[in-house]
Amino acid sequence: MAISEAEAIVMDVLWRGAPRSAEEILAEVGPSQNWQEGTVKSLLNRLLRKKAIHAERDGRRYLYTPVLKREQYVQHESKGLLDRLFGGRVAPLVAHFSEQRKLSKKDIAELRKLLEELDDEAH
Amino acid sequence: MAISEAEAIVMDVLWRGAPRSAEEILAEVGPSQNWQEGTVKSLLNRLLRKKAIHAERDGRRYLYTPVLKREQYVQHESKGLLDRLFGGRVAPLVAHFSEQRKLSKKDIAELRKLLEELDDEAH
DNA sequence: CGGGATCATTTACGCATGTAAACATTAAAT
DNA sequence: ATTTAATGTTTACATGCGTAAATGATCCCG
Repeated sequence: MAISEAEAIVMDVLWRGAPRSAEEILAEVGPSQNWQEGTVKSLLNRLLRKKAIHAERDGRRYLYTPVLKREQYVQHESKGLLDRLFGGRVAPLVAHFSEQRKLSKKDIAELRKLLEELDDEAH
Repeated sequence: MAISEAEAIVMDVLWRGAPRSAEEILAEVGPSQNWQEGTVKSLLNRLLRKKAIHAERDGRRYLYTPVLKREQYVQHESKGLLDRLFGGRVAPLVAHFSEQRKLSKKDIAELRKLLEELDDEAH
């Protein structure tokens, strides 16, 4: 089953550092998200059901740890978008951002470096 | 309001060519999607409510035309993903695909060309 | 031991989605 | 004019999501 957007926000906290308790997660995400405690608990339970995280008892509470790796999630989401909108090809996606003036100087420099490295790898 | 995945499939047909009748849309998308007529009708109505398409009468039926442009939609979706997963920066996204070996020869060539063009533009 | 405090678990609720069936309208054919 | 075929419009229904309140279980304090 797919991970929803709200759930992904919780995952993000756990990817940044785990294990964490529900309270810690709320503390980190509550302010910006304006979530109540119950909301975080629900999301955690749904993530458990989806086996995206794992919980281990720590005294009276639980500590949660990601099972799903961030890299897997990013991979899944990115590939989905790439396939749906760009025929699975990366260059058109970059071209799109380029047209949209969404390429910063830094992006361009990094892309250039990346391409050089690919060159080298091809010995 | 956002356009759902099923709705986007209908939009895709209209982006490929409009105006089209419900029947034509079904013919184009039904086989691969296994949708019934009612399904397409519902999706069209929701898209109308969301003002993503427009309908004009043509005898007994309607012909549907996109109002939302594909470019707008792509823009919205792409930016969403970029912001959520790559801190809004394009280079990390490309790096991700690179690590994932999702860059074809063709992609690389095109990216190289794109970067050259950006160079030129900066005169 | 009994009553808060602290967590977790269950239940709720409105809205969106995917998927359609049921119903209504209208134009065409008899 | 009545029936039928073609379309559109309304209603439905299960599931997921965002958001949380209600309830249950535990542990510590006095």
